[in-house]
Amino acid sequence: MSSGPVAPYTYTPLNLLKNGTVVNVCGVVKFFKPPYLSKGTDYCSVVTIVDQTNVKLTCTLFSRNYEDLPVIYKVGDIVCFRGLKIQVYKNELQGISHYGFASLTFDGALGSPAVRHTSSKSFNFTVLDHHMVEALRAWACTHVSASSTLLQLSDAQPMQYCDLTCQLLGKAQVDGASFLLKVWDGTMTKFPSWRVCIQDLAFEGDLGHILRLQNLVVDIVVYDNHVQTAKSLKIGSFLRIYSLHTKLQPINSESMTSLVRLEFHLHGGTSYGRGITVLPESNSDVDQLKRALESVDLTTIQPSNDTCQSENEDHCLTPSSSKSDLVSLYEVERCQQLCATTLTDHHYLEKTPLCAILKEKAPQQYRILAKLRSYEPKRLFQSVKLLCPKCHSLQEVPYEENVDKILQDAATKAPDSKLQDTSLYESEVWTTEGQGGRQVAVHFVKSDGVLPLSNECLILIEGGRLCEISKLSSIFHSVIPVKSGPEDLELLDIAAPFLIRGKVCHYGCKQCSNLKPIQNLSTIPNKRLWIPSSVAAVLGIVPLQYVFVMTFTFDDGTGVLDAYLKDSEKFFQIPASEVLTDDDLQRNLEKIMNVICPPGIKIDAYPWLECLIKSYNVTVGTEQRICYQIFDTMVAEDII
DNA sequence: GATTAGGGTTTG
Repeated sequence: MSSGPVAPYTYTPLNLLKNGTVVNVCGVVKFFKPPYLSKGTDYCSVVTIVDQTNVKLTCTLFSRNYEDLPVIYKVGDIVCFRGLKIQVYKNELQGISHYGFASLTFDGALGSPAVRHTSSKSFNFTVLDHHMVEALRAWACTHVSASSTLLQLSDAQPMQYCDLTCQLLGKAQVDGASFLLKVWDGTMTKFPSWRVCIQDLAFEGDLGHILRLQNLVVDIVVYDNHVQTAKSLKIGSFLRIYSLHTKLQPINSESMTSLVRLEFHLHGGTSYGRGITVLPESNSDVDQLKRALESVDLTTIQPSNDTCQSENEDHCLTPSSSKSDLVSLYEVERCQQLCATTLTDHHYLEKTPLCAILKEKAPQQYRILAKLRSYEPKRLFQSVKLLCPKCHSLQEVPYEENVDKILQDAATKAPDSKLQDTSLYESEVWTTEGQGGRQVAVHFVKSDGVLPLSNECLILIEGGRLCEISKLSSIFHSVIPVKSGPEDLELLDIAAPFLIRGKVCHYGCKQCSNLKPIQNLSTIPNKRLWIPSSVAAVLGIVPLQYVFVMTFTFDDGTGVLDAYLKDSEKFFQIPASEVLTDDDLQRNLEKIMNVICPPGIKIDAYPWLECLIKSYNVTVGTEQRICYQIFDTMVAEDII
């Protein structure tokens, strides 16, 4: 092969490249730097590709025009280059754009349209190109791992570099070397994110809209060479920001309190492909992003106090001040007075250092000021248990599959027609199709002899599966699974829920319950409320309570002490009964834990927690131990 | 017409 013009439409495999030749190549993108303005006259892009020969080639591409460089959206895209000169640099072959260079790029996903997503004007697409792309796609799906750095804000962890796909909502030049972008992707970060002060800055964007979106909006500061790019971005456009740095920053104050904020920086330079590209509306990831943005329900966003916008001037620092002043301190005044937790009682107690508590006998009550060094379990949903208030036994929340098994077993027996339509309820019976003639009976409980509205109506169900009961519980006030007994309807096994209200299953204690006839429901005075505890009482059930059970390891510098948290909703202000079936509540819980025990930073920067703990004696075998439990304490409103 | 950058994280 000689240098000079190449025969059209032939591609050289990457293992057969020769120094000094000009070739056409095709490959899967392993790495790329989105086009940026070089220090010379041209735009530059660096792209590393690999093909079926498993040989990699790094290409340095220049063009006077931004559009003539390959516009690659992610690692795994497929590119075809024509007019690429091969030369040696640092003892390795490299590609460099030659006169007449042209490129074509494709989405790398198997089965995605064969239509190119970008190309140089001069690139003439042929059948051969199409075959090359299909072959590379097929090879890549088993040989090239997809980009792992693409993520959503809700998955952002501190101290990582990631590629973010988002929509631009606002922008402002901070100073000559830094520029603020306000963006969102429809998800919420698991850490409170920082707020750059925009007071005195020329801000472009709809602040009202941004305020309404609250903490779905994050601030990104881009530096140096990226300022120029940022200036040219249009509000509303869809962006991909590459190698965005997330950093958890402790916000320290003179007082005992410190909190953290998640910062987003796009540092200067182009290392690791740092840069910003505007994604076209036709991009499939934009399509997905748009759907996510449209489905955001603004009514479910928690109101936050941690925004620092122009209307909130007291908390803003001037942009002319240096370094951390860029960050508006989070409710500075309040932080200086408050801990991340507050006491709900016993304010008269003096604080006791942990070292002193560890020397004393139980039982006692203490007020402590300490940091949360660590906690268990780390997987927060594992902290939810069922507690019997009478015998104090703890048990796991039953798995849905096991509950469904009990219901299925009960459904093998047909409803007894003698037990239908009583003074307590009206009944309807259905026979399911294709399920061995399973019969489902629903008994609608009357209130003062008449049927109430469905959302006020308690129903008893025989023969229903869990999925059916779930549907009914979203329509009716509450559902009680029952079976036909010899004389009356009866509750199922005590391992099954005795009442389902909304998404929450209520269970009874095996040891302490003593089941009574269903007809006792008629003795409940107010048949519109159907409070689970009232229903339980007339049916002879001791209801189990949903509780968070966690071990907190406290450290106040004088000692380390493990204390149990056993709490249904007071501490986190999140009902333990609902957290398992509510993603938003789970996210809130995770966020609170990330604030009171922030990962990835030193304990010095953790916030202080003020807690009440009580000590008690426990005998394990022959050994006497002292345990500690948290009480009358809740996380501060600021961080909920 | 040569140069740019030549992958491998800022220190805000």
